[in-house]
Parts: sequence; C-alpha cells; structure tokens
Amino acid sequence: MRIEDEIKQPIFRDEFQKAHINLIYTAGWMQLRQAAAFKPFGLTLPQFNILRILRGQHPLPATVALLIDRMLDKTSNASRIVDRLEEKKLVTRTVCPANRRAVDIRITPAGLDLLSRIEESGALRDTGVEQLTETELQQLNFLLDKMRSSAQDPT
Amino acid sequence: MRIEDEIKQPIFRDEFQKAHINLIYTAGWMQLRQAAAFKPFGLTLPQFNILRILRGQHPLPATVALLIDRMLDKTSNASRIVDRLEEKKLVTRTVCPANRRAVDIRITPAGLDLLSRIEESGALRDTGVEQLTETELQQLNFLLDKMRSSAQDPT
DNA sequence: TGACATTAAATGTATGTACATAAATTTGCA
DNA sequence: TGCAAATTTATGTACATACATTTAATGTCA
Repeated sequence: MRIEDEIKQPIFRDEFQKAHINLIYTAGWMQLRQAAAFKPFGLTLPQFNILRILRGQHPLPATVALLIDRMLDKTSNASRIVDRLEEKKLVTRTVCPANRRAVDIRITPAGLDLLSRIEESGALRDTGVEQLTETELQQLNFLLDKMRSSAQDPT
Repeated sequence: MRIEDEIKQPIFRDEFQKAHINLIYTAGWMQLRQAAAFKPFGLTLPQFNILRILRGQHPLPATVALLIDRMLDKTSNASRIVDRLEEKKLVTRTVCPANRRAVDIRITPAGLDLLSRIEESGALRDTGVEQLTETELQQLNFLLDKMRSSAQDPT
C-alpha cells in the first residue's frame, strides 16, 4: 500500500517529507513483523541480536564493549539486555580473568539451540525485502548509504 | 559511509540481509538526528508528532483515538504521551461533552508557539533525505511501498 | 427497563532507549 | 611508589513501546 494510504495523510509537503516518513514507517513495520516472529520463542529483537553476536564469537567470549560495538543501535543498554538473557540461561557472565573490569559473556548450549530453532522455523523470512528484485535491493542500499552521507553528525 | 563500514560487518549473507539491516540502521540514524534536534526544546520525537497532529486539527479538538489513527507507530501509547504534553501545558484535556467516554485534546497557544519556534530553528532540516535528488526520492518511495506489499501481516 | 456487548481512555507490567553518573579496576606517569 | 586519568561495566531516571487488563460510558436489543 502506498504510504499516503497507510497513514491516512493524502498530501505531503514534498517528496522529501514523504521519503522521510516512508522510511521511518517502513522500518517500524519491519520491526513489528520481526518482533512478532520472535515472540513465540520468548525473545525480543534486541535480545535476538545480542545472541547472534555471541554465536558469532563462540566459543570465544564477548565483552559488553564488543556487543555495543557490533549492535545496530549503539546507544542502547547492552548490560540490561544481557541481564534478561542471563535470567533465561541463554548466556553466562563471568568476570574476565585477564582484566577484572571486563566481563566475559558467552552463549550457552541452550542459547545456541534456541537460535537454531528460530532460524529453522523461518521466523526470519518475510521481512519485506524479499518483495524486491536483486537490482532493486542494490538501488535501495545505494540510496540509504547516500542519505547517510550528510555533512555532519548531530553534536 | 557504506553500511558494511558503519556496523563493522564486512560481509552480508546476501543483498536481502544487507538491505534489511541498512533500512533499520538508517531509520535509527534519522531518528537519532531528529531527537537531538528537538532536545533543546524539551520535546521528544513522539511528543512532537502528537503536537503536529493537534495543530493539524486546530482549532478543533482531537480524541486519543484520532491521535492513534494518525500516528506513525500505531501501537504506542498516546494516552501517556499526552500526559507529558499536558504537564508542560502544551495541550489541554477536557471530557468531550457529546460523548463522556471520549476526551477532547487541544493544542494550547504555547504549544503552537513551540512548534513555530522549532520549525523556524531549522531543526527539521538535515534528516538525510536532502542528500537525494527528486528522482532518487521517488525511487526510494517506490521501493519502500513495494516492500510493504507483502502477502500478509503478522497475525 | 435491564442485561450484555461495545467503545474510549487509562492503567499495569515488562522491556527497551537515551543519557548521566557511579563503582571498580587498570594504566600511565611524575 | 603513588595518585590522577582512563577504561569497563553497572545503575538510576525519564521516557517510550508492546500488550493485557480495567474503568467508565454508551449502544443494543430481548
């Protein structure tokens, strides 16, 4: 459906405003679909992303700093997301022996198993991007990268 | 900067995954810039959006149901965002005389003034979309609309 | 009329986000 | 050595999101 109809605003000031709103709306739409897919497994989206990073490191541990570095949303609070995963016994936390300020975080066998089950279930399909052709995907990636090439970051 | 470099993941499984992550990342990037721009005015992004909807209705009132209908994120909690705006005296809440279940919400002169000041300040510029040409904007809107044309919504 | 469903908003709870600050440890250098 | 600075994680607070439940008012219809 066109964005005009989705949000019931028939007229946009210009194509800039329309793209702006379309982008935010579409990203929210994707996230909602993803979150719904994870719900039967008792995971939220950020929890899933942290688990995936930990599997990427496995069997090596990750620190909170590494998680923050790899997360899509840099400013979120990795510490508390790890709290939730630890409660569910999907990860372990141990003080790093080499540097007692740091904490070694590892995915457990239960965590690995959960990730496998989610992936086998097909919960990661239907994000929306499958609707696009290979050429369109490349176009989209180009446009998004170009958007972020703005002069300066917010101070 | 290319998405590969932004999130320090050199390789994506395929162009689908890359577009998926790029979209979520770019939308977050935009929101962060917008939020930073509103901060000097003491408003959050959802608060700003609600105020804008109310100005669109002005001088007629809006109900909570109307706000939810117009909001980009349907599932957020309009009631509590209105709480914050009411505390700041940017909106008023009165029981609707015609239907005492409903609540009439109106933007105050202070609210209208704040919106004007934000817009005059240029806080709404630099969302990223200005980097694109008119043709590119149309492409982007087409691609996003196409993405959301998936078979079915999550149940 | 009265019982029951429907509608509109508010509230409760768990989680996440944004940002500031604290606590513990390590590092660097006078 | 000793002490300030830097590093790493955790915590506090305000706000927002997601979703279930509650409360009050209204509509419906036997």
